[in-house]
Amino acid sequence: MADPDPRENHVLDALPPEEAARLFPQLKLVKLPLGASVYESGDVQRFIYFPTNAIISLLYVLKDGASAEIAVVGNDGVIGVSLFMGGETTPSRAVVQSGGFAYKLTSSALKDEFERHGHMLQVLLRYTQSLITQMAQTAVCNRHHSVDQQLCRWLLLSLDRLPGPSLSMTQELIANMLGVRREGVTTAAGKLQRLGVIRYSRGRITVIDRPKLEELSCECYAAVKKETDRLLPYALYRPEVTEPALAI
Amino acid sequence: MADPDPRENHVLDALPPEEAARLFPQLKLVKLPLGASVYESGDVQRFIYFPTNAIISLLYVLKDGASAEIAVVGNDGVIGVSLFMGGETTPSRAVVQSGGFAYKLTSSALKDEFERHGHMLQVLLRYTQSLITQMAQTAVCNRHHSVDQQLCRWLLLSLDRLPGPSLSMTQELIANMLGVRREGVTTAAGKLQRLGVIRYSRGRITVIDRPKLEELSCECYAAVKKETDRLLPYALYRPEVTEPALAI
DNA sequence: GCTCGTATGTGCGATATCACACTTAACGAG
DNA sequence: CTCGTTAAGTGTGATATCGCACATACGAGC
Repeated sequence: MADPDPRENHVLDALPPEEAARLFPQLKLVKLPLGASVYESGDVQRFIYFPTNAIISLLYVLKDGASAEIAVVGNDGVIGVSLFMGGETTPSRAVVQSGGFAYKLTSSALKDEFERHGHMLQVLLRYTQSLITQMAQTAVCNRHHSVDQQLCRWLLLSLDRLPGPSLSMTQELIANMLGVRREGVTTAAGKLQRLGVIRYSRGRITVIDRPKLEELSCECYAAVKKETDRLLPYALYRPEVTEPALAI
Repeated sequence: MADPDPRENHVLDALPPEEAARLFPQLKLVKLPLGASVYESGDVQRFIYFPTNAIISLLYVLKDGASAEIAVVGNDGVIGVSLFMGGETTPSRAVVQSGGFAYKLTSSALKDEFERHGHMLQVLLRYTQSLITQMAQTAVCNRHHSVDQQLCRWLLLSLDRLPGPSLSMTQELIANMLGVRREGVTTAAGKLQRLGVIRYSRGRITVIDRPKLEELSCECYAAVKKETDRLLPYALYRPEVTEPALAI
């Protein structure tokens, strides 16, 4: 099987050709199996990961073991922002929510690239701002919206990062992500199934009526999507694209 | 009255002498009165603000008017991270929670400084990472902790950014920040007063027993404080300080 | 001192989520 | 085909927060 194109990752795809040319040879493809941890809270991060078809959840775990997802990252972004933000570690953990592949780059290769003062840092920072937006929206959503609405939001966020309309995920795991009880997810998912929006059985969820799902979701999904699209439009810094949509 | 020292702001204070020397003359002191808005959702940001004794809340407002605070910024940080993250706007609003002063710098002066490739960007990015931590912790706190605990956390976060033990703030406003009902804050504050931890009347709250307050707070306060201290230790990039605590 | 606006206190029913216990159902391994 | 494991469904009572209505209390200004 041929390796996936690094350009499947939107951050890598945003780079101008000459930067891509010198960076892509240094990328190493890695498999990220379902359930694997990319980093744990407090780990010194040595690599930055650019997912192609994998989806990773950023989770925050409390002392008593309770947790909540603060963001979802797929081929739209990168894992390991603390590498370039300067902290080297973060208090969150990154868990593979949907198995797949990612390209990784060593910390030192990334720093070498920054030394050249190209566009890499700018692209990464713009992505980080969209990540901040997602986290802020999650905070408000946790406060004000029902489990039903949040499940819709969560399904949509995952769906956007997958090729097809179905995902492998038990209700138990979804409950962990949302920071609610498993029974709450069962109830919410039951409603969606009765409405004909999704179908599921034993860890496989298929979305049948996506427009309806968007309708039932809280505004948080659309808000995050809008801001993400604004901050990282397709091929941001690639000159051949006629509308750069940006004055740098 | 003499102008406050820019070094009251921890970010400015972290800069090495030569960078401070060329940057400080360009700072302009501005008064930030209680209740003022520093920026609204979607505003193009033209200045970055370095608070000295003012405290600013970053709020996220939903369509129906419900809101929640996602972070608090005082002399430990800056307002306007989207200026250097590249987004130019953000979907949040910044409201002055405690009146005071801040130094502001124009977007172009900041960009000129970045061109010199000194430490400014690094300091700002490290601060931004601590802001991310605060937002993530807020998201989890909103999900898992009681109003009582969150009130303690909020009081501590504000207290750390004030010179004295008392703050001007009605329960109504606190409720808006936390995204809960005013009555919930009344009840929680009543408990704290009965325990002798705080005293309050008509918009003035005085903390009497801070250790007890920390004890009653959820772990979120300590977690944020620890990470903030780690990311922005006093005088991070000032060479005269013997322990830089950092290998850049 | 009186008055009025605002801050705070309280009570009560509605609702959502939780915690726990248990049942039912699907699938895979032998 | 059967058994064991795991996913999903259900029921009940406890708790927290909400939404609303109203009572009280403080303090600035006349």
